[in-house]
Amino acid sequence: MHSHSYSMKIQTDGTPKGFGGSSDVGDSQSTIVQARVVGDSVDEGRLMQLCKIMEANEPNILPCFHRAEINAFSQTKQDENMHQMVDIGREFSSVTQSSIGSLTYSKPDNNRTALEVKERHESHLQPSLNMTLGTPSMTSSFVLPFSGTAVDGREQSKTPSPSFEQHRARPILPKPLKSGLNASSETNKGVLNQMRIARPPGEGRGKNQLLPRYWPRITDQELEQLSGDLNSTIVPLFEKVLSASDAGRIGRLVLPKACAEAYFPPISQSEGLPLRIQDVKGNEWTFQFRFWPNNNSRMYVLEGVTPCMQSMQLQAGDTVTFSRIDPGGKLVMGYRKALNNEDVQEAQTSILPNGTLGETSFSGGTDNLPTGNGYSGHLQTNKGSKDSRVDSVSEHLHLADGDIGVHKSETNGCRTNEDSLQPPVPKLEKKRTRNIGSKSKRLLMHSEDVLELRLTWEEAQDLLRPAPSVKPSIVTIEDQDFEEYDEPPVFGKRTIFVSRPSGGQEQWAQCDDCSKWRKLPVEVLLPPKWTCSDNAWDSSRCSCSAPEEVSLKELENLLRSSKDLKKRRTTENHKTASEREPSGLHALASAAVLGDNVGDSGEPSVGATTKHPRHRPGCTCIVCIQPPSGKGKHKPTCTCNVCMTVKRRFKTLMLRKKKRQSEREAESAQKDDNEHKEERETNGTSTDALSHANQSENEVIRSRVQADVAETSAGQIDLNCHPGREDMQLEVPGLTMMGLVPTSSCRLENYIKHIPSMNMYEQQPTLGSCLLKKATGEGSRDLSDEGYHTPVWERASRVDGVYREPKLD
DNA sequence: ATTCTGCATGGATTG
DNA sequence: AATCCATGCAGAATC
Repeated sequence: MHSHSYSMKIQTDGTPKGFGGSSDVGDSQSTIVQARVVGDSVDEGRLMQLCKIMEANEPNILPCFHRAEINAFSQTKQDENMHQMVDIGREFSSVTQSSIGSLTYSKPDNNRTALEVKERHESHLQPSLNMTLGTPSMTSSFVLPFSGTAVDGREQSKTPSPSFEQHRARPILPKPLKSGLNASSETNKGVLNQMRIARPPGEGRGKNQLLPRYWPRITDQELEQLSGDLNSTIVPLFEKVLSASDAGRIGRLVLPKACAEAYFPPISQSEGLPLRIQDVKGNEWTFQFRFWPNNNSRMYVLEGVTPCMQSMQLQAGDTVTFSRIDPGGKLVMGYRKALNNEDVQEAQTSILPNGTLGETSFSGGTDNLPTGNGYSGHLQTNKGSKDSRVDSVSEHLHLADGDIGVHKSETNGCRTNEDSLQPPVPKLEKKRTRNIGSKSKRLLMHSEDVLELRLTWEEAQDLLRPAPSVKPSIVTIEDQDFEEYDEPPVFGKRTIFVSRPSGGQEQWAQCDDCSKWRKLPVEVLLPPKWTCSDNAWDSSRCSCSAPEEVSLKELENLLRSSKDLKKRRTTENHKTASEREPSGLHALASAAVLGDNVGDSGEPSVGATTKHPRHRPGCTCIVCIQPPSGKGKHKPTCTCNVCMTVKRRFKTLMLRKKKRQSEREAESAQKDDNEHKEERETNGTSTDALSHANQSENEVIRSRVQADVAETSAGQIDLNCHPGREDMQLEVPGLTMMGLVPTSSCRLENYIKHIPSMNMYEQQPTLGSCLLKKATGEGSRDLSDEGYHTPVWERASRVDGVYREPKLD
């Protein structure tokens, strides 16, 4: 292991305001920092080990350090030696070598007091201080054994926010990886190990600044673990969250301009140079580092990264890290996988300059930052920097704040005065949307949003009711009555259905006022707002003052039962979906058949769905909720092509139905009978005599429908099926969507019957209308488009168990 | 027809 | 207004 002392003079210009707790810039102080490079060779094996370690360990935060060398590199050699660079390592190596000496930092940051400077200086000088360059938390985080990381005055000046100051101070903080000079470091180890912080990299060249989002992050733990094994110094340069373009097949990785110009060899020609970069697995890749003219600037890219990306199995949202191994200057490319959607987002948001999501992003992810490290304080210490980027950084550190605080107290003066200079500032309030994600919105959907969407979808099921105050007009087409609604349906109250050990099912609803759960008949449909006073089915519990019917424990069981019910239903649905998924037209046919047998109400059903192609009861797709066209309606006597087609189709369906009806009457009789019994049990809690009376017929119908569906739909794909979707309302195992049609109506009817005050909810047209749309031939078209652009059919529903053709425009 | 290549465009953000 | 950069796009090259 070789140690080298070197000095570098770094010219800092364009120092960002606000960095380092003081917005002042222009400090021309120079600080001499000694940096030691340990090791002179790259140990790939160790790299691998490092990677493994990184992967295995949660990100930790390492003290920030300043990359003087980098600056030196860019500053001193960039224009001279890089042109012919084929092997970056070599080139960089030479640069590094040349930079060895004494580090002189020009500090544009005037705000720093002499004391600060001194402290920093001292801290950097600590031989035992191995500064980890924040490596990306990725698997390939690299440790930076730089003992003596130079405090880049430039960096400080650049870092607009106090948080940065802290970051910078961190390097100073005793976290000796190797020599462990700092006793406090031991004490803090645990805490520090959990901190991952983005370190402001030294400016490579010119006035380009590295945005905080590109700052490499490395954890203390990572450093610690690596420090002992690696003889080489890994200098994290920058990292980038992969965009869709980066990770796509095109094989072009867009490099942040500042990073490219700072850490990659300078190129004067668009063609650029081939760059040899080693990945964490030891593989060496050659990319074309080039640029395109872009406006009056350049756009740097690495071409030919696809194989490497594939090798590392990277995708959009993952983070790639570029580091340099010293001595030698070899470029190393690491990566950090986004563990999940959240991580992806996190990764992206984490680099947000604005840090809007900083806290969340880290808390959620295990990959980048350890959660609960308490950096929040850190964040708060940020002075109101004007640089949003800094803010983001600070927010990044948000969770680790507490750790930082520890550092402060235990770093034995390693801390600079920066802390004091950084009064708490509520930066989190500053919400900005900028982040990498924002630039690739298509890639981003917060997991919460996804969840929300999913829930909404589920909740939408079976909850639609005809819009209040809307009365349908009845249209008769070929003896079939259809309801037409001029308003889209509305959502009703969500309830749960449970199966009783006895086999029966119950529906439970929670009072909007007192939150008590009340048992309801299964066929009941509730309005969006429902309270105990609306409980017309149980006079003893029609007031919020009435005690709950079940104990908490029982309630839990109920909820659990409800969940199980859903689970089972989902499973069954999955199981049978591929077997009997009906096509749109067949579904229509089935629905039509079903329609003849209305009146049965016994099916609690509403929930049992999933058998229907595309649309389900309660479907909220644009088609199902599409208001009627304002252009007029088709009349029953309309003879347009659409109407005629539908009529013909219906005729065919009805004929088929009748034919099958007679054919299956006998064979289904027995099955129906059995089902009838089950149904009665299932609806045992229902007090609706009418529904019971209709059960038998309904079951017969249902079985027929199922048979039809099974017969006609083999292999059909439900294009409207939501993956992983769970219907939320109760289900009746085995009940198909078709069965829901009549059931829904019955439920609604019963609902209306039982809740006179709610009679505004007349009948729900959703499924029927959806099906009818299909029948008109629209089914094959994009539903959305259809809904938006071709509202040919009015909403139609079933009246008296019969689906009628809807009016046509 | 597909992929590659070079550049252009435009949203987001910064100065 | 300037800058960055993710992505789109058109022409060329290749399959």
